[in-house]
Parts: sequence; structure tokens; C-alpha cells
Amino acid sequence: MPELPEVEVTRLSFADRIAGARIVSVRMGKPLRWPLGCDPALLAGRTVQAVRRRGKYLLLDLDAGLILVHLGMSGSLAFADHLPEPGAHDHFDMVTSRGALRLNDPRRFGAVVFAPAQDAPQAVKLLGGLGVEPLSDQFDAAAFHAALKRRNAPIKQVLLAGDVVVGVGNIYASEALFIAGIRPTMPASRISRPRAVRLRAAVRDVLARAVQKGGSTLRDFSNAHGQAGYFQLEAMVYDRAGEPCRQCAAPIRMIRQGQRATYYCAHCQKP
DNA sequence: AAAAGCCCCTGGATGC
DNA sequence: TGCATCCAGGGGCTTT
Repeated sequence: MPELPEVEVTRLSFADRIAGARIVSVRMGKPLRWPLGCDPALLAGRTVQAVRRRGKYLLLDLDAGLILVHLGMSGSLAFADHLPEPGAHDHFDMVTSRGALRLNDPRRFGAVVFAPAQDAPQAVKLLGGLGVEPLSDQFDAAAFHAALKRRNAPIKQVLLAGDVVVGVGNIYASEALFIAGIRPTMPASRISRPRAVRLRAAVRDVLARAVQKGGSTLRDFSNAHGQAGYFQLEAMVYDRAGEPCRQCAAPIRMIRQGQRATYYCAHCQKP
């Protein structure tokens, strides 16, 4: 579920409040994608200094080490002064001096991993192969075009893979390609320079606007205060199969690429 | 190296 | 109402 906008909205909703907090206790529920990697009791007494984001990972910087949090498909974080008794899908609770952080994740594709340092094997393995941050100045048009030239897979799947540019998931890949007017099935290597420039701008535009709208809430996403997002109401193609294109009224098409649904307008998006 | 498939897991929607 | 089937914001791992 959560793509870059949802993860960033989550980060913004509690980063300031947790910064400087001392960890009182940590409780783990059912197993997540990977084990925590240390005894939870070992985290008590440490301080959460800041919350950063890298791709779809949240990084809680401690005074010693860091905690990587991934929301998977169905995860969401809550941060409150007091949390109710943990429910069946609450798999990580961290009580701090400034409030309690909780991960709720029904499908358990998410993860909470402790790494003793930035360059610890756990962190390197998970973050090492990630592409450039799309909203940063590092997302250079010429380099983006050059990277696409090296890939023959369909552009939609290259965006999703995350090794060229991070944070673009299934909703925003379809949306960005619509904005750029590019057919999702087009081999990345055949995208011209001007179209790569447009795609770069479209990715930045759609992600930034989604953050502004609080992300997309399709079924259960909410920020750390339980507030839903509204970007799904502005989607041009995602989940709109058969409905009229908002630009030309042609019916939106749905295809499957790598077991994931892709939505596009055959009239507005050229091969 | 790159690409394509396969899973991990639960719950909601749909169909008979 | 009950049960089977399909589908879902991700991504690491294995196989071609």
C-alpha cells in the first residue's frame, strides 16, 4: 500500500514529536517480514534523535544505531500519548518518554529491523541497492534518461523496481506515466530524451502533490494521527478501469504487468 | 546483468 | 448464510 507519499506523510506526522524521546520499552507481536535483529529490551534507554526516510523505508536514528521501519502493503503507524491494548495486528509497540509508536500491519509484509550502525549488514542489504530520491536534486534528468537507456523492460516495471528511482509504487507509476503521456508497456530503453525529461517531472509532480493531499487511502492507510489521505480522489487512471479518461473520455484500460494491475489511457498515452 | 516468477500473509469483495 | 476464488499501496529471493 504505502508508496513514497504515504511513508513521507507518516514521517511528517510524528517525526517532530518523537525527536529526542527516550525509549522506555519495546514490544513485538507476531513475526513480521524479518526479525528485529536484537533483543527488544536492548533498545530501552536509547534516544530517538530523528526520523528520516529513504525510499519507502523510515529510519529512526538512535543515539546508537537505527531502526528501519517498512510498512509493506498494509502497514500504518500510530503515535499517541497512550495507546489501547494491542490488537491482533499490532506487531510493534515502542513506548517512549514522549508518546508511543505502534505498527499495525494485518498482512505482515512490513518490517522493523534494528541495525547497530548505518553501514551494518542489515542496513546495507536493505538500503544499498536503492535508486535516487525522486524529490531530491539528485534526481537528474540526463542521468535518468541514461539509466532508462540501459533497461529493456517495460517502463512501468522499471519505475516499480526502485533501483533507478525509489518510492514509485503501483498507484503512482500509472499516474506518472499518464501525466507524461507514455504507454506503460514501452521498453524503457526506447524512451526519448524529451520524454524522459517529462517523465522525471511527472514523477516529481505526482509524488509531491500526493504528499500535499496526505497520500492515498484506498482501504486502510492513515498517518500517525489516524487521518486518511485524499489523493485517490484525484487519480487520473488508477483503479478507473472502464471509466472515462478525465482528459479525453476514452475508457481507461487495465492490463497486467508482472502480476500487478496497470491502468492507462490508450489515447492520451502513446507507445 | 537483467528480467520474469514466486512467494510471504490477511481480509474484503464477489460469485455460486 | 456459507464457502471458494480472486484481488490488494511491496519487494526480496530464486530461476532463467
